[in-house]
Amino acid sequence: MASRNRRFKTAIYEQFARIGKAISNPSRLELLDLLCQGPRTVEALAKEAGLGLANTSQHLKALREARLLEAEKAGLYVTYRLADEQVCQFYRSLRSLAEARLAEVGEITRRFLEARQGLVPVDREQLLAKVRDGAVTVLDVRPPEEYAAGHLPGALSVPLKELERRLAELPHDREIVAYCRGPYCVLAVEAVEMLRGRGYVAFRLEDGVADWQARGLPVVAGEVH
Amino acid sequence: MASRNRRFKTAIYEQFARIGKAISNPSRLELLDLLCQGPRTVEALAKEAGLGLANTSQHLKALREARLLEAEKAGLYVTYRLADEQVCQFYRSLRSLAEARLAEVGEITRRFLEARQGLVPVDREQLLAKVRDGAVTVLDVRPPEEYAAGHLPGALSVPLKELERRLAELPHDREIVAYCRGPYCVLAVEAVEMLRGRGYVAFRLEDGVADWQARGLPVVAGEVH
DNA sequence: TCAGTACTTTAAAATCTACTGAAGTACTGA
DNA sequence: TCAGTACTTCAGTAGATTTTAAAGTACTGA
Repeated sequence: MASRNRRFKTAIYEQFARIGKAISNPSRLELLDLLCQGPRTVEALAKEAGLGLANTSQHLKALREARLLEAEKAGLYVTYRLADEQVCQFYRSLRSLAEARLAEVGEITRRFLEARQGLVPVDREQLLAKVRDGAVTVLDVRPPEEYAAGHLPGALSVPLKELERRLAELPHDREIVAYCRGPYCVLAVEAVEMLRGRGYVAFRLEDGVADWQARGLPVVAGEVH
Repeated sequence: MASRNRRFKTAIYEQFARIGKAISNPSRLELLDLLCQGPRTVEALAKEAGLGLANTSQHLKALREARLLEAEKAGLYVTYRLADEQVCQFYRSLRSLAEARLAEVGEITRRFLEARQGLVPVDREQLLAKVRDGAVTVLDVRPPEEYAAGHLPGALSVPLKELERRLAELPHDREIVAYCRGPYCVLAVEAVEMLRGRGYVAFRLEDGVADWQARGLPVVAGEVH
């Protein structure tokens, strides 16, 4: 009887550990983070995460076997996506636990930003208020597919790669707020550095779309206008 | 420049993976679950989880290195506890993701309860309403230390081991609701089986104290009255 | 039908993990 | 001071994981 209880518990915790194992590897976490932005093909994920193709495929398989992802084949391409919105929520709760408990996370981030001539974070609430009021030009510097999958209302899609040659579109007399995938994505950091170099008053919003949404704020989907 | 970005991302995801690795093992998850009920010594944890002492100590060390636990030495005993309330929340969100995504969890639970002559779950809301209204006798069948660390208001502490010889304390003319550590703890299952065998009308509340608390409902701490 | 593309699978090496028993440490009470 | 207790650390082994290159599969368009 006691041993039947033990078998039950062991079986249950083994199931829970399937999810734990899935998120126990840095590369898989990066893939999960990317997929929180929207669906992607294997190649796109591999390139973005700096991994080999075979390796990426195997990590995606592991995530799919933990039921965190779903895959869909269309022609030559296999598109992976989160199996459920709850997966992104869970990833965000892991991230926030790591931020709260692991001093190293803050330390690494601080050092990285310092090395980039003091891109000090601005008061978040104040920035968010400006964004909400439309008092600033909001730039989504992610690739266009991610913008299409969901973006902040009123945000302009200017992927980092195009920013330099599309500077003319940006008014010089308004502050600019750039955002990307979240606090550990560097696209907005680079955008702000570049804009400041050109004389703009530019800030970085640390939140990504998923964070914005998690705060219960509106998110718009659709192509570039 | 691009390689500095890569190093930053790698370093960050490695940190996140520390937490993932900590929860990637069934035994560590069971220990975490137990510690959600309150602080424990190494021996108590080893015994409850059915692990060797050296093994338990090493798992606890791993959890502590991921900053999920804290340890305090008092005399001969080392008491481990959650480093933060957020750790329990995170564990609960892992559990709920596993329940939502892994059909096996429901399947294993269903089979286990079926084998125990159909301890079918009762409508949860209805049960919770009765508990809140005090229309039933509520039994906390966990060990007394866990009751002391926090219990449902109005609950009687009757550890499973004492239940048989303390039956006289239970009114025959009222329904009884027993709870323990949560949906995958078997103490309440055994209590209800026993009570039904003695002619009581008894039900099992799947929620544990942490779940109750997570619903924003009151929890009381303190010794047995 | 055939070359080319996107992806998956296999195989093998290097590295990590989990568990056990034995030894070691730190504290208590006699 | 000494035996005993609670816990940690060490060493060794069995097994799992991660990564790479190479082979295999499934689809497209010519």
